[in-house]
Amino acid sequence: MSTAEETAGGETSAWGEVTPDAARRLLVAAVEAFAERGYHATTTRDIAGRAGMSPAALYIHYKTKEELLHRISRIGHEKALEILQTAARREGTATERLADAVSSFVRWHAGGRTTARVVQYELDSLGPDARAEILALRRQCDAEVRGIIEDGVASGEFDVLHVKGTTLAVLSLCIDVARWFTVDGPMTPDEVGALYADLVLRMVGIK
Amino acid sequence: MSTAEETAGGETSAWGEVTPDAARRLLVAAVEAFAERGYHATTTRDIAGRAGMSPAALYIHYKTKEELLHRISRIGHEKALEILQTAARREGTATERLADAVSSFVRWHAGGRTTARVVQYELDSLGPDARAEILALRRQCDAEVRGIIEDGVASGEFDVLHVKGTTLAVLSLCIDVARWFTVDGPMTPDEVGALYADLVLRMVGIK
DNA sequence: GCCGAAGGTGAGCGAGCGCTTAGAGTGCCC
DNA sequence: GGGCACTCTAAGCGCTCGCTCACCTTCGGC
Repeated sequence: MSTAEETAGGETSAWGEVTPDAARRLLVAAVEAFAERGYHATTTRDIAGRAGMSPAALYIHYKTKEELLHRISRIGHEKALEILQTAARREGTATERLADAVSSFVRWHAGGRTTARVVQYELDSLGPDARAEILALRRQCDAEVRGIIEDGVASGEFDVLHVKGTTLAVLSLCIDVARWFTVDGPMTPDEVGALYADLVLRMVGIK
Repeated sequence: MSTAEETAGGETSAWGEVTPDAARRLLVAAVEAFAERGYHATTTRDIAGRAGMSPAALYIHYKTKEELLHRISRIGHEKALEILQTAARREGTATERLADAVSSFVRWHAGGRTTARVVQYELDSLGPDARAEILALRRQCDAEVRGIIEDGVASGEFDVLHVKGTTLAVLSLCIDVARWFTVDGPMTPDEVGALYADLVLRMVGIK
């Protein structure tokens, strides 16, 4: 696995599956623009310009501007879910699996924060149908983390008063990394991942 | 002090200082609209309509749409800072002060989530000058929390590996409440406040 | 009872928006 | 080498945006 996704300009690693080439360039351009200015403040002319194309070219590959956001959201959420599932289903104690889940989930939000920002904060700009589809993926993410915590409680590794609320807090802590993290800051994605794994293990009252 | 700010429709408690009456109505209308749809997706016609006025009336009291966001942001951040300062400067151990700070800060983000959403998530829509002013207030919030944590470490109450990173995580956890909290959810603002105070005390390794 | 200031309206301007259309360039199959 | 599918562009349509302007109403002071 590649060790890091890059910040704006790179960060293309996750979009390899998108074809043809022009459609992928438009998608990457849209991710950068949405992350910088937000969905509603981004114009289709801006997206096309970043991809080196005329405004009309966008509509050959995507029906609407919203379809771009929808595609980005779905691919991003699928990636996030995959990260959590990989950690949740590996061998090991609940403690090890929770630490793994948090550190890799945080690394993704910090290293790929351009993508993560769009995925996590532009959800409300989707129409009802697309929004519902993405929310279903989000509930699956929630279930993966809750599962690990429940395992830890059952095995006696964790001491948690309120499983649902704690699950929410853990996910919330990880997701908010996309809001504040910057490459100019004092910490690397790996360092934030390690710190947060420690903090979360404390939150679940590991012995 | 009043126990709670209400959700959309109410939540006017904090805006008492804004005069004249029409200017306050416009400001409250703008908070609701920005929280629901975001700054860029909100039109001046929508704001004026919610306040029961014609679109032109907005420009008697505010120079631009951005000035509305600026005013809302400043008042909101001042309120947030005041909450943290009150908790940080009261009598008591670092443990008591941190628990107080977190629970009241979280209650504000949950109970007044309409306001808090705008304050915390629409910052990027401000111009450079206004943005810099708000960021200064934000750094003061950070300093208040870091101060309490440093006190706890000095007194031996807390066991923290990384003070700056932990401060960031604590604030991040509280702020993100504004993103996910809803009145239809299973928890009240008071319950979230109490749960989060407990989680944060665990994060700082209270003995 | 007249006046000026303050607060409000209806109509509408220029600009930029998302998106469409007519047609041009390019490569591939037969 | 002619036809066709695919990709892209220049031009621009219809609309809504933030904001302005000419004018109207209300009301306290004298």
